[in-house]
Amino acid sequence: MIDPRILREEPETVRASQRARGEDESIVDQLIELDERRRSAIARADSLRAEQKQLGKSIGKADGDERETLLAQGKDLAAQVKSAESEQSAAEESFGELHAKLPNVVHPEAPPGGEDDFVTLKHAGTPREFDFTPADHLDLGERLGALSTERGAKVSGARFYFLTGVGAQLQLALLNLAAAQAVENGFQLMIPPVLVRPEIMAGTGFLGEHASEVYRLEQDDLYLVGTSEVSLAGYHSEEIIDLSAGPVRYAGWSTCFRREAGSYGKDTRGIIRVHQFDKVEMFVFCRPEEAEAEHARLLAWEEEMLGKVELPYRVIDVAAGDLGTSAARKYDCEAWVPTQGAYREMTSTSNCTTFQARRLNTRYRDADGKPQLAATLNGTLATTRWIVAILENHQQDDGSVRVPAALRPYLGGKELLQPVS
RNA sequence: GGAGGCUUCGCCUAGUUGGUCUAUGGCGCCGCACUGCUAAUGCGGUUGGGGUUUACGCCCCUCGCGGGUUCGAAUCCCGCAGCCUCCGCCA
Repeated sequence: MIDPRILREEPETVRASQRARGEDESIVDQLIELDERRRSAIARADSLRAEQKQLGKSIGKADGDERETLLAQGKDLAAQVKSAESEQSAAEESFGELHAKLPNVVHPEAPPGGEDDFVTLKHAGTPREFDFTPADHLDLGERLGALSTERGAKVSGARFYFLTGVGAQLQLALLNLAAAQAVENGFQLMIPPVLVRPEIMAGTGFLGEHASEVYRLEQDDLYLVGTSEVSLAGYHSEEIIDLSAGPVRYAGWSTCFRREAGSYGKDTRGIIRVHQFDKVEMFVFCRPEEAEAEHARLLAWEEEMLGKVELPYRVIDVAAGDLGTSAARKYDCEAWVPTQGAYREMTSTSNCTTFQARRLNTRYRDADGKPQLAATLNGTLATTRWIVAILENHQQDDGSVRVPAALRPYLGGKELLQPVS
């Protein structure tokens, strides 16, 4: 949720943001109107309650006929208060409902437009020239005995897979490398719950437009997280945290679950797009004025990881229309996938400013000791999908795969993954 | 799955015959006074949110959450949640 004061004081900023996202800007005026209705309802109910309290006190002292008269007045007033209160809550509810639908105000420098309107910020490394026809990650993985999508489909359905043997080891190596880097940089490593309550899922902004992406356990009224961002954002909900020593940084290691609704036919081969994968995710709480600098640091840490696994990649400034509900700005790192001849998303870092914290009520005390809303940011350090890029980019003509030096210590020193068949 | 207990303003805590509860006291924290310094002591302040106001201020809500009874609820009633204890079941 955005600050209702911005709606009142700078409605044009919000309209411009909606235009950049390609979304309805009339919502701004509807909200302003509902806000006015809400505030006048509050004022009416407040003053009636004040009157009722005064009267209540005099009833306590009065007796005899006077008391009877006052009691009758009180009864009448109670009815008025009741109706004013129900109008107040109706007004608050209709404002709140629409308010919750309004996405975060985008950063003024984020490129406007849709998915294809991103701006490329940089390229790192160059796609490798192959003197043989490169195999795709599924063929490679099967030959290495590293993964099985067939068994995944048999046991769980489409978009499920087994990581087997060296594949499972490779994923653990990758995630351990990411976790170690995070810890070195002062992050607190966390293994969070992957089932969360509705208010936490809603608080992170995933129950709006993207609700159909989320697995729900109806019997228990819980949601499976699509990223540990959700659990970590909820970690400090309803709290006032200490940010006086700078940003508070967590690295969450978790399995992530996504329904991938509406992606039928896309990326059906291999493990590029799956219902369940593992990820190490950075998550930061900081003061709003620190958020932009922190966003740059998160991006740098993501690039450091991509460098360690020796992948060519580019960094893009994601266009406004392709931002999530909560993000004001987002940078993706996309690694080269040789058999697709394309860059594919490996990491994504978002600056959510105070949008999530406002819903989750996570605050800090400023220099004057006043509670203020914190900013939240997140960014990927490694996921199962990285295996795709690692296998394809480091393959050799005999079907073996070179292990990047940084991963070797986590694979018992192994330099090469060899085909088993 | 069943039974019982607990939940008060950062922490601990008083308050449960409904009305001066505008929530007690202590710790911690902040300010002031006193004082070679520190400590101790004394005085004052210290939940959070919202509405209104140029401002000072005024007002409303907040005793786990949501309803209800009543002119009036921390206090009575109902539902829910969290924590703890016990019983049952179980990897």
